[in-house]
Amino acid sequence: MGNKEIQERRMKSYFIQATKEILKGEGLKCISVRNVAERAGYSYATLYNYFKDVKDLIFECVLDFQEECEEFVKGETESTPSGPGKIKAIAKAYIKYFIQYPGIFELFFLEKTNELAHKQPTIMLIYSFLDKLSENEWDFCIKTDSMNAEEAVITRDTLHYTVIGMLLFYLNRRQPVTYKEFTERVEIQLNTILKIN
Amino acid sequence: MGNKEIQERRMKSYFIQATKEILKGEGLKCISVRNVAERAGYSYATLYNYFKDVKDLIFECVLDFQEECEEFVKGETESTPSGPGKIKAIAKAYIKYFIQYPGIFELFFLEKTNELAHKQPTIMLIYSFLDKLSENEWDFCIKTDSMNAEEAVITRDTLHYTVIGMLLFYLNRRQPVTYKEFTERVEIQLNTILKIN
DNA sequence: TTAATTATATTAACATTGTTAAATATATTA
DNA sequence: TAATATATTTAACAATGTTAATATAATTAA
Repeated sequence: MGNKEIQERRMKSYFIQATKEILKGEGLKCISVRNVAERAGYSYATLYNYFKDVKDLIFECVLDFQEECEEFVKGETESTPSGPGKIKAIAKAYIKYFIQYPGIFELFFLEKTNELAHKQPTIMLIYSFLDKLSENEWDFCIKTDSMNAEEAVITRDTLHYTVIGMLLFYLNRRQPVTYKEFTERVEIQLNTILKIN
Repeated sequence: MGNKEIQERRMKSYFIQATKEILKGEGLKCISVRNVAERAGYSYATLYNYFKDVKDLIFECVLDFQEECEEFVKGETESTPSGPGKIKAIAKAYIKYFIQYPGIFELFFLEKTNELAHKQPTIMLIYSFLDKLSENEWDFCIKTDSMNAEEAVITRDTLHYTVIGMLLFYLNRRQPVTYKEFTERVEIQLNTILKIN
């Protein structure tokens, strides 16, 4: 990798770092070109030497957040033994991460993309992220006969859609109102979908 | 109702009508105060005599769209006999409506509200809308013993969250890519959740 | 080492947003 | 008809994303 690339990557990282901080702190609505650039220590126009537009910039954060989320989920679930219970634990940790950083949920699922073409790989990554996190566990359940292979795919989707639906309603529509109610409902939904108890 | 109220309601309706047209046509991103006012035949500042802000305006459209959606769902499902199959038909019609008007989906589930307090009734309405549409059918299923009463509540939630999750991914993240794939997946999910076949 | 050239960063500017204050037109009342 | 109240519009502001022109820094050639 030439000096050019190193320097460019470094410059990009300054803006990305600033964007990530704002996203985790104040949230997506506080992201602005001037805001990010100021925090990165550059003029707002400099940003356009490294990113096509502001959407480009914020979607470059996705990968970093996914890695962070993956680490978080692993940390929260490493002591849980394999099986449906582990899939449940993974889903709960996944939910916990987005509850902690609503701005990242917005970025992953709500934020609109201009031109879909260029960001399609990122979008695809977001879509399959929960599946990736629990991939091995589904395989385990199928192998140990606690699940049917065909049904597993459907159940995996139900789980995914339900988790995102619950997060959307709670984070965006305050429904249910309290966090306690929310976690209780999460518990019930996960148990039912995964046929636990 | 005094003349004052009649006139004010009429004025509001002009702006609301314009907003609804833009929402159904060009979508939420094309809503702007100037855009709406121009279509309504007034200056942009006039709007502020009748609405606190632009969020207020667009959330006043919710009720009208719900009525429209309700009519649509009824029309699409009136010939379907009661039972789980009818709940499925209602869910499919509900989905169909939002596929037809993605801007209304955005307004209902994605658009952020400033001050939650004032709009809480509207938000509540959105949240319970699908339940309201299929309320009688759930009761029917419980009465005819095709469903357990406690389980029904949970299943109803699973269905709701899954439907919104599927719509979110398809409309906002083009996942799955084709409409055909989407409808196939809808079919599978609804059948599984409602234990049809 | 210095001059010319290239690359990078900044300032200025533009168009578009939502919103408010001042000014103007319209309707109502005395 | 004159005075007052109400309704509407124009002008203006601040914030947004983005681009063009300018200034600065780095690199290369002599």
